[in-house]
Amino acid sequence: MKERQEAIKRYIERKSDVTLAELTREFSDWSEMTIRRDLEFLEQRRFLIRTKRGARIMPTSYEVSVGMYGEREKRNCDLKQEIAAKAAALVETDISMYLDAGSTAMMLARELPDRNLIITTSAPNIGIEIVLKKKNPTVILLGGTLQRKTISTCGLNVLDQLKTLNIDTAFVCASGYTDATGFSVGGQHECVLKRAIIASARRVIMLMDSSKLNSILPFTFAQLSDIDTIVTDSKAPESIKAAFRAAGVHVL
Amino acid sequence: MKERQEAIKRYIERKSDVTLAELTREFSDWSEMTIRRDLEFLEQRRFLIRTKRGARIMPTSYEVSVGMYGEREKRNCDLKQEIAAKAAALVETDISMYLDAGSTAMMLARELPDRNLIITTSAPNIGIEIVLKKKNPTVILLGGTLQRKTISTCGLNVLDQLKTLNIDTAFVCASGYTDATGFSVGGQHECVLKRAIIASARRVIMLMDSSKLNSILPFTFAQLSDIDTIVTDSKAPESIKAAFRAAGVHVL
DNA sequence: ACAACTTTTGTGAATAATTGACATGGTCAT
DNA sequence: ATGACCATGTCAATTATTCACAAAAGTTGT
Repeated sequence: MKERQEAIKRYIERKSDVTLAELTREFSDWSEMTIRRDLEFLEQRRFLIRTKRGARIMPTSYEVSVGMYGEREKRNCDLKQEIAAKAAALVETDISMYLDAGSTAMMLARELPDRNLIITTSAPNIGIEIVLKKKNPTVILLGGTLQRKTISTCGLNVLDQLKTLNIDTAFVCASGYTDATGFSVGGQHECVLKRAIIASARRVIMLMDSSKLNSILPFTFAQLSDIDTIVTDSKAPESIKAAFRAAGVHVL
Repeated sequence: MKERQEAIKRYIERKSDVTLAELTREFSDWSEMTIRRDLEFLEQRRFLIRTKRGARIMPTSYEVSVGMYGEREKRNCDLKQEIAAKAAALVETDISMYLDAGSTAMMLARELPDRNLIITTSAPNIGIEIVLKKKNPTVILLGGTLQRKTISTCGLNVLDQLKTLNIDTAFVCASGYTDATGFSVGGQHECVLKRAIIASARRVIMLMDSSKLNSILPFTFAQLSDIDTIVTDSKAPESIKAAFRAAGVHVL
């Protein structure tokens, strides 16, 4: 496969859905026809499917998440992308890591290096994404009841499952944070799971885009003292970042 | 949503990928323009995406499986569809059932009634499919290592997980069968899982299309005496069906 | 280094698909 | 019955896609 085709593939993987016009703008060194042919090529290898109106998307479990919470996936896409890229840089080889459910975690999954990793997750769609796209990581799915809203599992016996699993680094997502309430989420089950993960992981890295700062959700699962690092985006107010640092948390 | 739109949706859900020409032929009572408008309508509700060349597909976890073992999903599609429809008729309300991994099981998942069911499965893509498309069933995913080839989990502690789970009816797929060797599959892990399921379920229903009869795979997981019912397609030779019946197995 | 050949890319015409404006016919409340 | 409203169909205008071929770039053997 050519350099250009790889680039187009990567571009579409990021954007998920692009128009031909967009691509010809992006890859203006080549003609529309060439890009068309590349798309045909990529379609044959099942990397994407061509849609009408020049637009096309690539179909994997991405669609699974989009299918349900649709717009949310795209909202703040750039912020999440930034966070995912920064977080991926923290991943070492041969690490045993936990990856949370959620769209930010999905983006991190895509940015992950294709190396020997043990990735435990409660999000089956993220697990599938990794297994389909990368050759080297081992994915361990936590079992339990599959939640409709979050597409993540939660089981009464999560604790048992975690008992024999030694997680080095846990990447955890939060839906809200305030100084007073700590990190919170909307679901009770998620809350229990995150707590268990945080308790057992050696290092906890929180992923949270700036839109979630200063909002409160029903269930608090962690305080600043529970985490080691927080990865956020460039729009996060300096004041909050300073407060994080003051609490001894690394901020990226 | 209109009757016709529902029908188009169902049709596309079955075929996964159709051309406009195909649809106008199928729904010849209406004009192309109407069908076009319906597709636009359905696209807006995220039931499908429109592709070029009039062709369109609907994107959910279907893609997940196709993405990987591609052609296999489509091979013998009609046979598997027939089996899935017959098997779905065996599902009662409020049942606790197990659904195996595999393309036949995926089709059964699509045919399942949207009722109160507890569905345990080792195939996360099937679980997601159910949860996204149906409102009522509860899906329980078995945890474990996610296998790249089969997109199913297998864990050392499956037995523990099954211990607290009472499965009434298990729908199990086999990749091969001969009188001498019984039901067999290609993977050792699958084999162990299937055995455990069969041992714990009250009723075992085997799903196997006729192309798999008289073929042998490395690992045998069951004999005729272990199962209650076998669902196969109309191309299955009468002689084998007779042998099944002679062994006290119901054949559908 | 050169010619012969293959592969890739660009161009524009030919073809096909999609859209949009408008006409028709049906339903329903007034 | 009348007009508003909706679903549907028709056809023309627009736009996208393909096809055929030429130009350019890269490959190979001498």
